[in-house]
Amino acid sequence: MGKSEQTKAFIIEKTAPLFNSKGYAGTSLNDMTDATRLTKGSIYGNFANKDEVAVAAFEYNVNKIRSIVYPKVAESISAKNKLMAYGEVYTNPDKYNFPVGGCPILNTATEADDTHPELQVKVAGAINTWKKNFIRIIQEGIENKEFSKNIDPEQVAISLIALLEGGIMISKATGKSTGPHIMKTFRNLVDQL
Amino acid sequence: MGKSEQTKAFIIEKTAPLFNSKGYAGTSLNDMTDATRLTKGSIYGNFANKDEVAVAAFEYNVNKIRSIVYPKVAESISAKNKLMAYGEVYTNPDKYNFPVGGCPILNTATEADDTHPELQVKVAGAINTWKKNFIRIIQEGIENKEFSKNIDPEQVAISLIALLEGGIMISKATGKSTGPHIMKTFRNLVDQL
DNA sequence: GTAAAGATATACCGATCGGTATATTCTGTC
DNA sequence: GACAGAATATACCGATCGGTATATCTTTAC
Repeated sequence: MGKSEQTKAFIIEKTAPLFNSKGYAGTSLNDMTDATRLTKGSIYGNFANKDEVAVAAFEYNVNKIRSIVYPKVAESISAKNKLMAYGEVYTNPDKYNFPVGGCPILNTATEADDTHPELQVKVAGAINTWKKNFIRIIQEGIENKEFSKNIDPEQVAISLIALLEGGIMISKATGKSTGPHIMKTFRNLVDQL
Repeated sequence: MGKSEQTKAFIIEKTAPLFNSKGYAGTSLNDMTDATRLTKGSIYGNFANKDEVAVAAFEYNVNKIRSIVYPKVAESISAKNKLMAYGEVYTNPDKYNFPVGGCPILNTATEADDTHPELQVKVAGAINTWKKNFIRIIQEGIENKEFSKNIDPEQVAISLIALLEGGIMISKATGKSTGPHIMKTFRNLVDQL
């Protein structure tokens, strides 16, 4: 990793919590220089513009969650336990080191959907990847006779994602953990499969 | 209604879609004067600052949803149908005239939680009101023997809200309606009560 | 050790930000 | 129709916005 890549990674790492907390429009270049202790020139020597940093920060935050969830999924044997691994992480964000500011998909989706096409595409991609992962796990479960063949994998996938994301939203907005409640319903839904 | 109140109402009505689409930080005074065709002086003669307009716009948007949902709830007789009224509206935002920009609770929650304490309080209040409404309906259902007495009203309330809000988030982020899928799961959960 | 290249800092740009003091226009009263 | 008070518009403020041209410093290659 050359010096430049190192600095790029450093900038992303330091600004990712900013973008995830304050949003794209709410994060200024001053915020970025404060967080990195670098200057504008240094940041713009490594990125073309603010957008490029924001997109990179978003992907960094998404990957941070994946690096928590994917190993837990991999070590789970049954389809049910693979799904529960997602539920466990998303209903206990504080226990695992979730990105500062909460779920980047949720945060970025609500800001970008009407304002920032480039980020919106990234968010849509992240949701789609997640959905596909759920669908694959559910289909495996059906093939293993673990789940009923009468269920609609896409419907279940979307509903489980919605439940987890909505739970995080409520939790952050009210300051009260929704984890146990959401987890109970999540398990309820998975047990029906 | 005096002239001043009329103008205030006009400003709120015209800027509410802005704040709900572009967010608080993303909506500038220029955007506001463009949308209202009024001048800064005119806006600041009726509001102390941008925050005051944003808060009023948020409440306007929340009330817009309530004015859709509450009548539908009122005309429903069973507890189950009262809950389903919420599901029907939130899974078909385009059918009813939902606020431009989507659900203000979702939009404002994700922006304000780390940046705007005043709005955050308003959002928390709106979620709490919603939660209490659900809990009251569920408790009525329990008393009527319509629902089992073994359920946890708060858990159900939070989960249903999370499901609906998450569904809206996914729908707006991906550009694809999640309504039918979310509705199916919503009904599934209500049927279990 | 020196030159070239790469990376970072400095100093500045025009535009826009939220906000305000003042001027002008409108509206109701007598 | 003159006047007063309310409502709106104009013109401006300092600060900050995102971005850039240039200078300085660091590292690498020979």
